[in-house]
Amino acid sequence: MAQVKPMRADARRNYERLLKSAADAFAEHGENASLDDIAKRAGVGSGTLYRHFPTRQALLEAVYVDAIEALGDRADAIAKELPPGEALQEWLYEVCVRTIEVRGLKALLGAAVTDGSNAALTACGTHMKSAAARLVEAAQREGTLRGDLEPIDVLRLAHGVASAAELANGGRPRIRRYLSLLTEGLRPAED
Amino acid sequence: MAQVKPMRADARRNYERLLKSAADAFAEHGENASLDDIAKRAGVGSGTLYRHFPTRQALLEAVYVDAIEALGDRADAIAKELPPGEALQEWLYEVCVRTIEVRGLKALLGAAVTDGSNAALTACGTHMKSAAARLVEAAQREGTLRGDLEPIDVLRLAHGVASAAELANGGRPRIRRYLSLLTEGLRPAED
DNA sequence: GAGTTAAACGGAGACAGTCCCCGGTTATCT
DNA sequence: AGATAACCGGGGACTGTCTCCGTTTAACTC
Repeated sequence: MAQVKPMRADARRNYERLLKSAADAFAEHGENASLDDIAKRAGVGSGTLYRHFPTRQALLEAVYVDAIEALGDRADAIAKELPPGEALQEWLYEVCVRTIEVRGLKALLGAAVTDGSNAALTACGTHMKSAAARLVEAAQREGTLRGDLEPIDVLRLAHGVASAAELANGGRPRIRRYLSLLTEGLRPAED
Repeated sequence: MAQVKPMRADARRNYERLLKSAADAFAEHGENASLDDIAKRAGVGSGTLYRHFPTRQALLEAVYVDAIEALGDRADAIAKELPPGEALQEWLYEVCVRTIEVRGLKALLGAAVTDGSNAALTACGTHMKSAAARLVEAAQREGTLRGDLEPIDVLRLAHGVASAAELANGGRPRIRRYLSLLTEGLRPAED
């Protein structure tokens, strides 16, 4: 899985520089930041950028793998602190928050749960899906989550909640509300 | 509300032509179709396009006003055929279907329910919101919809459902499922 | 530490899209 | 028919994407 051949020193240096300025650029200008500009900031030619990262998606993924792995880890940390149903709810909340706040992450997470998406994204997708599966299955065993739900449906719906909340001014405060509406349903409470 | 001064004959002709080729182009290439190309297809210069429609949003809106008004009308038609709760569900279904299938409409409907969105979009937004309000309030009176929901929240959540369904291959078949999950909630059925 | 070589660099340039400007045209009114 | 204000249209500046290929350089050998 690791690099078959170690990269040449200059290649490695440029790779890291690109990653760093890409992170800055995406944070500053969103996921459509100019690629040539990213190369310029990193002090390399655009050819170098395109050699290391053939597509914008590839660069986006490289920049945000860490964030996605962190989300996977959070799933397990939360699972240790809360009962399954609440743990899932809380994890989905964090996923939505990141989706909205980390500019550029939304497209990536979206692609990760899209059918027939780019093979290069499978790593992220797998990571998210397996984290979701652990929480979903635990909640189902506990009986607080419908048994007929697939983890990927839950992830897609969370993505939808993030999209919905994003439409409201400020976004973030609406996440909890929309997420609980999703959990509880739109019908009147019966208790 | 109407044109204060009637348009000059040539201006009107170009306006209509642009609208027609824009509709074709958006349907064919999605909402990012080339504007210069649209002008070319319509047989006018790009200057003419930009004079009539200063921004892509403006053009998108002009192209889809009809579709949006049709959705508003559908709300009333459905309300006459079904009990309030089901009517809302059915209308949201149609909204989601259009959102996904009519390329270019998604951005517009999204902007229409976004806080602080462009003033030019207010017409569409108002139209959708009032249609939603009628159905939402009827369902609330009937007691099949939570009383603490604002129409705009319902629209945003529907937009979210459309986004979620879009991630699944083919999209459309998932709409009904995701919509009913939203209505019923993710907790196990109690009946 | 000089020589060799394959890997990596980088920026010029082809291409596509957006948007504005302004000389020329034309509908409309009298 | 002539005056005029509105409108047309395409040339061109600008920005962004992505590739190609002559040049540089790290890494390895002796």
